Amino acid sequence: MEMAKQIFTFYLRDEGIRYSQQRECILDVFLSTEKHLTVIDLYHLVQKKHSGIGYATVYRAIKIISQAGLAREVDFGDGMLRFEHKYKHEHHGHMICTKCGKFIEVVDPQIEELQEKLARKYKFTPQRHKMQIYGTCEKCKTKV
Amino acid sequence: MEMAKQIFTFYLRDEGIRYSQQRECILDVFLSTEKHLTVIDLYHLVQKKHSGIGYATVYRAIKIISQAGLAREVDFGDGMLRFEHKYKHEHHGHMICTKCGKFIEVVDPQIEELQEKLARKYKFTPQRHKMQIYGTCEKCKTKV
DNA sequence: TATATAATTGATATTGAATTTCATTTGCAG
DNA sequence: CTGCAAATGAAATTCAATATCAATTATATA
Repeated sequence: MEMAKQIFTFYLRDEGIRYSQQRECILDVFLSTEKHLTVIDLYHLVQKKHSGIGYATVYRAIKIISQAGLAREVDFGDGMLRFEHKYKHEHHGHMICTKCGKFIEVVDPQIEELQEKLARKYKFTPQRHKMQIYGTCEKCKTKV
Repeated sequence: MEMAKQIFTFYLRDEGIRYSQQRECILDVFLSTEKHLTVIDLYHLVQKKHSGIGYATVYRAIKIISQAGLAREVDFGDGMLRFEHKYKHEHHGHMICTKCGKFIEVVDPQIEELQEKLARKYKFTPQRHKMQIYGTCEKCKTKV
């Protein structure tokens, strides 16, 4: 946790971005919640601690947190951008149940490697990649 | 081409959806354009043939075309949904240049297989999957 | 430490794609 | 033909993302 906050502090310094209580609070809430949060989710959580913090501030803060490399944007295709932890979290894909909406994070080094090979083949310099597998989870398999 | 139109016709019949000139025109335009079209793109193309067709009709038609299994939604993360051909088009991923926006369709059977293996491992019944690799293409590599 | 000043905040407004509404038109079954 | 439910097109609505702006606040420096 603390390391992540240091990274954030250094990022702010490097970019000439000021410290603020609000941003610290938002970062704390984000770091202590291991979920895929939308901006509104995060806003509601932050509200519980400091009800004065506005939506716009949360929105701007999570953007900075992303830029600092601590969050990653994920898109489950439901019209809302979500943010997940990036620091010390392996790159992974998502397996999303189209019935109940639940998802699993999956990591496969072999796929990662093949993706890089693919990029090389097309003389592409890869920066990041996404992978989503949509389907039905075990529980929903039997449902209609 | 004709086969795709037949699939569409049968889909309409099965679903009890009526025939209409507009829908036929929209399907024709879609099938004859090998691009990743947004709804607005498609609307503009359709306008050239039948200027009376409205945006909402195009929007509704491409949804039906997707449901019929002839189009697939793709999301490049630029805020607009795109549609690409699905019928007789291998499943593929996309390699997207973050500088110029160009993209390449990539197919890798090995990755496909690993994805299925991954799904099996988690007792997931896969329906579809997406893969995007973001990076810089050869031309943009040297640019600042 | 006081002050200048530029970044930040929070309320609100704007944007833009996706989706819905509804009166009119149209396909098609009987 | 006729009735009626589905389809159309224009316009309205929705909603997340983003921008605006006056008031506030962090911080460098005098």
